[in-house]
Amino acid sequence: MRETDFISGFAKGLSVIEAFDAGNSRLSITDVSRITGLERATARRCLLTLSELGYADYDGKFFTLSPRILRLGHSYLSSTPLPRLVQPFLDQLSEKTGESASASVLDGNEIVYIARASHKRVMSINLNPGSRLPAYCSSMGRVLLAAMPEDEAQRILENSNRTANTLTTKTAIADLLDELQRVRAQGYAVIDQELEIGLCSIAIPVRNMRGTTVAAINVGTQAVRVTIDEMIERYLPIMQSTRDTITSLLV
Amino acid sequence: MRETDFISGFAKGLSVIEAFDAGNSRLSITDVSRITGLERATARRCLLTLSELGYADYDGKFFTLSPRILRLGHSYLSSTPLPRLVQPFLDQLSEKTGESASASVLDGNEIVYIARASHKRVMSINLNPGSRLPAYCSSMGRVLLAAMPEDEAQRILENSNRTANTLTTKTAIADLLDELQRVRAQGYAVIDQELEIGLCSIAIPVRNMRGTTVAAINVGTQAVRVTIDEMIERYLPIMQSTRDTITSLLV
DNA sequence: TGACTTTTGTTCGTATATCGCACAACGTGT
DNA sequence: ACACGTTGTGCGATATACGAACAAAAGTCA
Repeated sequence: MRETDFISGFAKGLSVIEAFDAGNSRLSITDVSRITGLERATARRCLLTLSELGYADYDGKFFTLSPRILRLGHSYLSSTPLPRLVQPFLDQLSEKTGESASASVLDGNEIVYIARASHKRVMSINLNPGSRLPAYCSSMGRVLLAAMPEDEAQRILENSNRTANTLTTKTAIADLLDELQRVRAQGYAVIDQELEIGLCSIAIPVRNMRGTTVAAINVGTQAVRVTIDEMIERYLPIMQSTRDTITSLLV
Repeated sequence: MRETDFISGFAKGLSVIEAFDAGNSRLSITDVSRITGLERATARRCLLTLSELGYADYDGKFFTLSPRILRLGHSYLSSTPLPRLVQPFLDQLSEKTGESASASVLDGNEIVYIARASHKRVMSINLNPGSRLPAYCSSMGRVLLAAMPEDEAQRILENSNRTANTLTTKTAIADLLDELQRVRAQGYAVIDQELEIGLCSIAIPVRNMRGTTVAAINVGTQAVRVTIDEMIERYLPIMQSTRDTITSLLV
């Protein structure tokens, strides 16, 4: 790609949108300039553009994102076939297991939920399509990392901020690589309260007909309700049969 | 705003993202140029920029959005206090009523879901935060339209593509304005299979302490399970009490 | 309160990057 | 080989970004 094929104004604008997050809902021009590293004048122009287009609101002092921004993320969910394809199967899976079922793909160090059938709230945080979790300590993350070349997976693990969320969280690269090896061999990943105390989940890869892993699906539950072994015994076969149906629909 | 405070390259880039939707997941440069009305050279630069930043993938012929795009919409959901604030109350509401509960705001002619506790699939389409429905034929849409000045609501109704989804769908402006009047008077809106056959819902406005309507919440169910009157009798009081709690938390 | 400092927002001229057009190159199917 | 549709490129005209200077608030302290 040539230098001139890159629209830096567009890139800067996108970085301004991403400047808004959990702790930053109301931002002044200076705030945005600090967060993004853009010149104040440039940040201001990006913000005014967003506001002019209805993607942001401006009260003369602070900017906030407006719900119109959701169109952008929704472009992905509605245009990509996979989320729409897997949703009904997740509904079935959730129905049959009596637990929450989800599908996700990898984006950098994180898994991104692309569809979900939530049965009952089991986690402290709420998960929806678009939600993100670190890959290294989630069952679907392990499955997706296991599906890629080992050196690439290792690079991602090294770039991850590997926090020990609980006492059982694996954080050492060597341990995680071992675990990936195991996941590859057995064809599924199990997380036993590594992300949050009381939370267990099991995930398997979804491959297309060519054998490329395109997503992961999982079933999550509360540790008190079922043991890991029961989870493998009861849920894994149902998940695999669901997965096979999905695969048969993927080119 | 001055002419020079508007970054047209940014605006064009955003329109390129929105070009991707349900029927358009894999787009060539020419496709995007046709859909957006941009010059081919410009569309190409926008797409290459998206791809360079990891927001899109390019196979040399077609562009597809990548899950990274979801960060943009998620900026809104995670940064805006309202969605995070209402979620636990929707969970409670869903628990108490045994039905799905949602919250939404208005964006143009459409309502946008900002949070949802889905109990069991009742609709043919799947709803998530970010999902959109036409305002004129949804219970939350009616409530939100009723909360605004009548002439503005009328303008929105006139700009809406008012399709008769079912035999009971109100589509005439006069009927809809009458209905808004009723909603204003009684403080809630009821939809009896106007959006989809077999689907009923009831919605009420959520106001902040200053009395401004900031969102709507609803409970939706299958028509066979409960009559409209039962819905009003059983769900409305619970919804109102939930709403009052939410209001007390809003500045 | 009032003078001073610090921070924030806005404006402006200029260097530079982007736009849109016209043309070239490529690929595909007849 | 030809016509057609699509993608890539060079160039002049134009719009944008930068940095600094200016204006306006917002603190700060006696």
